[in-house]
Amino acid sequence: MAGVKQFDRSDVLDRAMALFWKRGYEATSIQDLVEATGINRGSIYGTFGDKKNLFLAVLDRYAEKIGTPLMAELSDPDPRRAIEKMFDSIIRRTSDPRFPRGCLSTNTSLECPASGDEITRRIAEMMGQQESAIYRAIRQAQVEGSLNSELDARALARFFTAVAQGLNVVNKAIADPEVLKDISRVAMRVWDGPEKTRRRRPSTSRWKKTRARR
Amino acid sequence: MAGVKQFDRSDVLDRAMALFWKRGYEATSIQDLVEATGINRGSIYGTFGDKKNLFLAVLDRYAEKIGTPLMAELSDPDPRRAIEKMFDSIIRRTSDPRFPRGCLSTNTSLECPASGDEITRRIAEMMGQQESAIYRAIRQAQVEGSLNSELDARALARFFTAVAQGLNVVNKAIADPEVLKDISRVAMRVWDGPEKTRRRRPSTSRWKKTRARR
DNA sequence: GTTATCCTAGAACGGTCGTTCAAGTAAATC
DNA sequence: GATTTACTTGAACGACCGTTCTAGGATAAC
Repeated sequence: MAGVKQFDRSDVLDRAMALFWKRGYEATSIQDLVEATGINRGSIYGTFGDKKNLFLAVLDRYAEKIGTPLMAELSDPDPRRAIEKMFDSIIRRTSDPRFPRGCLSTNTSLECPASGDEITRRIAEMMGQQESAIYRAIRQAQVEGSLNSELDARALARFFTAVAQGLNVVNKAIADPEVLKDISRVAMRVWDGPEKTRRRRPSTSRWKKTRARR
Repeated sequence: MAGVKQFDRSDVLDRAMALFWKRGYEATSIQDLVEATGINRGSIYGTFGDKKNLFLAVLDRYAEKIGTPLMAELSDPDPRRAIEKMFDSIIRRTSDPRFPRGCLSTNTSLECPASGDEITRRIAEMMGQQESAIYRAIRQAQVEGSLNSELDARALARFFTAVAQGLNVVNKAIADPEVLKDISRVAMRVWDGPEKTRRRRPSTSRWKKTRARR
C-alpha cells in the first residue's frame, strides 16, 4: 500500500476537527491525531506540514462545514427571524451528540497560542465574517423598509455576534438547552427597545482593522 | 537564605495569574512560572503541590481580586444601573494595560483540560455565582417594586451572564472598546421589550445541577 | 552552642512533545 | 519489465514537559 494516498483528506480533517474541538489545540498531540485519524505521522506531516498548518486546514474545514450552514440561516428576509434561526441552529447543535461542546473557533480563540499569530488572526477574521453577515441581513431589511432605519445596524450586529459567542461559552460550561433558549429569547427583545440609539455614520467592521493593525 | 519563606504567597499567585491569564493553562509551563515568579521549582511544588493545584489557587485569587469587585458593582439598588456598572467595569478593565485580554476563567473554561475535572467544575461554579449575583439584584428590585415583577428574573440573569461572557470573548479578539460599548448598550434594551416573557415558577440556577450531574 | 527544622537551589527523572528521516513498497510511466 | 514516483512506516531526534530528589544553608528552639 503505497504510491497512492490511502486516506481521504476531508475525512482526516473531520476526525482531526473533532479532536481539536473536544480537547483544544494545545492539549491535542500529534500522537492523539495519529490514533484518531488512523494515518501515520509521516502522512500527516507530508500532507499538512506541521501541527499549526493542520489546524489551519481544520479551521477552514470548520468554516465550511459549520460556519457556512450557520450563516445560511440568516437568509430569511425578516432579520429577526433570521437571527432567531441562527441562534436556534447553535442551540440545536448543542444537543447533538455528534458535535463536541462549544464552538471550535471560540474555544481556540480564547486558548490563544501566542497572540498575534496566524491562528488568532484567522479566527478574528471568522468572527468578523459572522458580524458582517448579520450586519448585511439587518441593513438589507432596513433598505427594503421592513426594519426601522433608525436602528444602529452595526451595533446590533456586534451585539448579536457577542450573544452567539456567549451562547458558546455558556454551553461549554452547562449542558441545559433551556438556559440557552432563555438567553436567545431575552436577546430578541432588543429589536424594539425604547431608547433607539442614534444611527452613526456607516462604519466598516472593526475586525479587519484590528487584524491589519497587528 | 533558607529556613523561612523567601516570597509572598499572594505575590507569587499574582504573577502566576498574569501568566496563566495571558497564555492559557496548557501553554504555561512550570519553567515559565519559575521565571515569572522568581521562586524555585522546589518552592512552587512545596507550597502549592502540582500545576493543577497551583492553578486552582490562582483561580481563587482571581475570584478575590477580579470577581468580587465585579460583583460589588451590582450593589446599585437600580438593577439596570447595577448591570450597566458591571459591564462598564468589564469594559474598563479591557483598556487597562495591567490586565491581559479576556477573562481568566472564561479563557480557561473553553480551553478545557479534560471535561469534568476540578478546574472545569470550579469555573462553572464561578459562572454560577455570577448568574446568582445578577439574579439577586434583579429579584430584589422586583420585591421592592422598582422593577416590573412580570419580568423573568432567571432568564434575564442568564442573559446578562452570557453577554458578559460574550464581551470577554470579543475583547480577546479585538481591542476596540467601542465595540464592547455597542454590545453593552444594545444589551441594555432588553429591560422593557414588549413581549415580556411570562415569569416561570422559581427555579434555581442550573449551574449547580449540571455540576452535580457530571 | 548544639540540634532540629524548614526552605532553597539546581541537578536529574522518565515521559512525551513536535518533528525528521531513512528504508521499503505499491502504483504509474515508459 | 525496468525505472521513476509517491506514499507509508516506524524508528529516532533533541527539546521540553511536569515532577521528584538530594544536598546544603539559614533560622528557631533548647
